[in-house]
Amino acid sequence: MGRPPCCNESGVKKGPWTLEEDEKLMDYISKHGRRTWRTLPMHAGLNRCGKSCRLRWENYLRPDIKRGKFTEEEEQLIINLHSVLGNKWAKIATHLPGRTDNEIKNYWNTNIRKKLLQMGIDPETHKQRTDFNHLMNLSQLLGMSLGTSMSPWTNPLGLQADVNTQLAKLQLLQNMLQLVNSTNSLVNMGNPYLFSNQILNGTNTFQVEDSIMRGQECVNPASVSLSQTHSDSSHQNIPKPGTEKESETNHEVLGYNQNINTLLQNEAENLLPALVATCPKKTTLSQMDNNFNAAQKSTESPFSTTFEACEKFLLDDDETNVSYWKEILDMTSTSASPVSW
DNA sequence: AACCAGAACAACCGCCCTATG
DNA sequence: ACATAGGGCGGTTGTTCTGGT
Repeated sequence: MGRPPCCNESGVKKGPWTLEEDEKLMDYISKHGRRTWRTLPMHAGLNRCGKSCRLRWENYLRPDIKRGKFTEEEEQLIINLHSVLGNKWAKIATHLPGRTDNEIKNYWNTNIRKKLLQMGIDPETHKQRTDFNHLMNLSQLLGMSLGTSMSPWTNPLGLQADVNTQLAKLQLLQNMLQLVNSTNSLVNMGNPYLFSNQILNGTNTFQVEDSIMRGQECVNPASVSLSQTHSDSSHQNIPKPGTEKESETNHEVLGYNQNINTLLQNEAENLLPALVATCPKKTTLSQMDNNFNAAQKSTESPFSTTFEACEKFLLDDDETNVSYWKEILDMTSTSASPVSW
């Protein structure tokens, strides 16, 4: 069984298309439209296989293709659609008019994927990475921000920690908390991109996954109406129930929104605080500490004073602060597993 | 100016699904 | 029901571009 490759004929040209070939192909399609790709090259006078012609047309020559850089909106949309659809580039492309699946796939692999990785998010699962390799990466980032990569704890110029330092701290802190939190369900149930996004934005509002898709913002999800989140499917790119036949995408999006609900419910049930989202001030950090300690009362975490330390980490820039980080990072570099924490 | 490394992009490969005879 | 052609899709590779040294 199986099908032989369509382009096994010898003598068929491969490689980059020339202007002349493009013109021939465009000319033929404009006159005759798209017919069977297999016979098209012969009729169009092209020494190419039909498949190659199709790809060239679909990915490059088609008149409705939008060229140029992806906008932030498009990028967000791709991320969110990918979290629902996975590597279904063609499906994702149907939500981005003028963009081809190939273009989106390339953009994902060369840009978005890296960004997510840098933010500590697994681009495959869209979940926060909690492995120690990632923590070590953050450690290095933090080390570089604090001083040199070889000796991160000395800062001879006495420079104030910059924005990157703060970001690295926040993210490292977040990762540590996830490891400490044995239930660990808050972040892992949802798309932590938002968490990281929140950190990068430095805002105290919380943008829920589907809110991004709708271009809306809401407050901390603990106060978001779950039914509202669930029922609102008004985003332009999501098929509206009843307006189209019930599609696979519809099911996927529904499941997606249910995941969001689960995320929100889990957050409400777990007292793992939304670090940056709601707690930019010292007093709030203290409140977080109280909540966290209350939640952890029965489990005697070795990090019972974590939030006191957090306050120092986040609010101080002096050497004392650095020493706190050194301790933490020493732990991450010497620990064999989260259990040993 | 030359070289190199990494990023970005275009194109190909091979598998899979569907339509058709 | 089966075989096969046609086309679609995702993964991968190869080429070109760009920025740094």
